[in-house]
Amino acid sequence: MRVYNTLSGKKEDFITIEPNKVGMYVCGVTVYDYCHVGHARAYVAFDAIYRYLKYKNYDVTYVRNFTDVDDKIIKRANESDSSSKEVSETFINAFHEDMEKLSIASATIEPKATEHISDMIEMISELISKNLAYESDGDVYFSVSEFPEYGKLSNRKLDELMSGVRIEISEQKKNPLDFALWKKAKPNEPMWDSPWGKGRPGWHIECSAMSTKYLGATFDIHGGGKDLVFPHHENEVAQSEGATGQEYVKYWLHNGFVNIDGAKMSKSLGNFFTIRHLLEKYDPEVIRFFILSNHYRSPINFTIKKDDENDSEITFVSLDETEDRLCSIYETLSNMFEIIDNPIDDGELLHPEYKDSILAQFEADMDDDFNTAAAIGTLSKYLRVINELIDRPKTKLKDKKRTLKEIYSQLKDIFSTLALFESNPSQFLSKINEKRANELGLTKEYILSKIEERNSAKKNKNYEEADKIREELLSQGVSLKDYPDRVKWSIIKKTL
RNA sequence: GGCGCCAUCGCCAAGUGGUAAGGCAGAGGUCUGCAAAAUCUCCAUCCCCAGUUCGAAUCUGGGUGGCGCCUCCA
Repeated sequence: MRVYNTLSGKKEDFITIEPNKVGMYVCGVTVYDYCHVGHARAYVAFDAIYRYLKYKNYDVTYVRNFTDVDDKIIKRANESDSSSKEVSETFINAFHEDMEKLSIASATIEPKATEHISDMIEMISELISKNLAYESDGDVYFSVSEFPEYGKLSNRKLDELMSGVRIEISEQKKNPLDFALWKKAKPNEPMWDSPWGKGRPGWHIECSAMSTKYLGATFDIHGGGKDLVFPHHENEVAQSEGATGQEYVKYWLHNGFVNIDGAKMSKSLGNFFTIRHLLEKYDPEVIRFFILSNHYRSPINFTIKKDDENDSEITFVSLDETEDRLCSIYETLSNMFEIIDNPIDDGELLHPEYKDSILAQFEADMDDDFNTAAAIGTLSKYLRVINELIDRPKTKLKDKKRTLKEIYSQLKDIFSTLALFESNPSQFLSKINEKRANELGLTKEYILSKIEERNSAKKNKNYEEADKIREELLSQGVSLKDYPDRVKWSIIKKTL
């Protein structure tokens, strides 16, 4: 297995500290608001990584924290006339709800910063005793110039950073790049006792303290968004390696951003969408599928289209396309299950060459830096094999069944590792089609009655009338497919 | 200004030294009452220039064009 390590800027062989064990820490959210698509991207990406490591039989300890003490939470609490604790609890619950919808597995441990203040104080004290940090009027700062390797993760040099300082020069700091480990208490803020008086921790120290507590001084994987490389992760390295004297993390993994029409999604640009917003219009699986169709390190672009008349009517072109693709995959699976569920048995395996080869291919894709995009590409090839087999006119049903079962037994493992394509196909398809019909102002009943009408016309060989009805439906966005024993309908999206 | 990432078919997107996955769209065939779906066939030499190499989309240097970080941020 090879993974791209931000620290070296290269793909490296993945060798765990302890055989078959992985310690993995991913920076969680600051719980002051609902999660946006960027969070979805990050946690879906690391969820796939987590699941794949488990698929490879690693015993994974996955730690994902909650930052529940922070300026923004305090601000939000003050605005809403509630406490920081209430704000953070609200959004921790919202986080869990969103993650569950996106099929993101719970982490092994989900520690909260406020429950680890003493661990942080301990680490800060250690840093002070090693002269890597200093107290200044109730604040404590990390002394960047005392840590010679500062900058090694983000590939920056201290003097280069200095020349570009935009940070406000603080009287308290010896060096403008020094960052806060402990902040002196201000009125109306959560505070804890410490050797330096009442106060609260700085942001970076929580991840160092909690990761070390649960995973040890050195652990295998640390992940997060690309935007965390500097300063957050850089500072973590400095704190942790400064305090423990040992290497902090073996492999640093960072996911790429979410772009909206090519520009970074951010609050300041006003182009951000919450997960909840998207879930109003799309099945969570569509979002997950779209995210995993891109490699986790690449930027992922949401193409959107605004309604000419109504700016708030936004069409997510990328998601519509993904929804179409997902439907056609479920169509295939639905047809496949019909054959697999057939009671006939004792068929012959028609394609012994596929035995084990599907999973081997999947592993080859995923072993290369968790390339879910390539894995999904490979999957498409096998979906074609399945469709071809299903349609093959002269092949015995029992042989088809035997062969499909073999293929599916492998696909099943892939599906559960990606946490995709695990819904009931016919339920999924009717859910999507009914939703789409609804958006067009059509009801299922109307469509079914039209189909009935057409069926009787067809029975009487009145093809002219039957075609007329089909045309009429099509003009309304309903596409019909005739099968020997039934008619299936679906709604065509017109986003192209 | 410093550091870094990216540029692959009309669109989306893998590939990171051995001769271009996959999806959408498109063309033609099979199937179909006709369609649709499915399937089969076809459809790119990889931004530009120079270099290294038996061999480069892949490595090096130089351009050009995007983007990001350097301030809270997944």
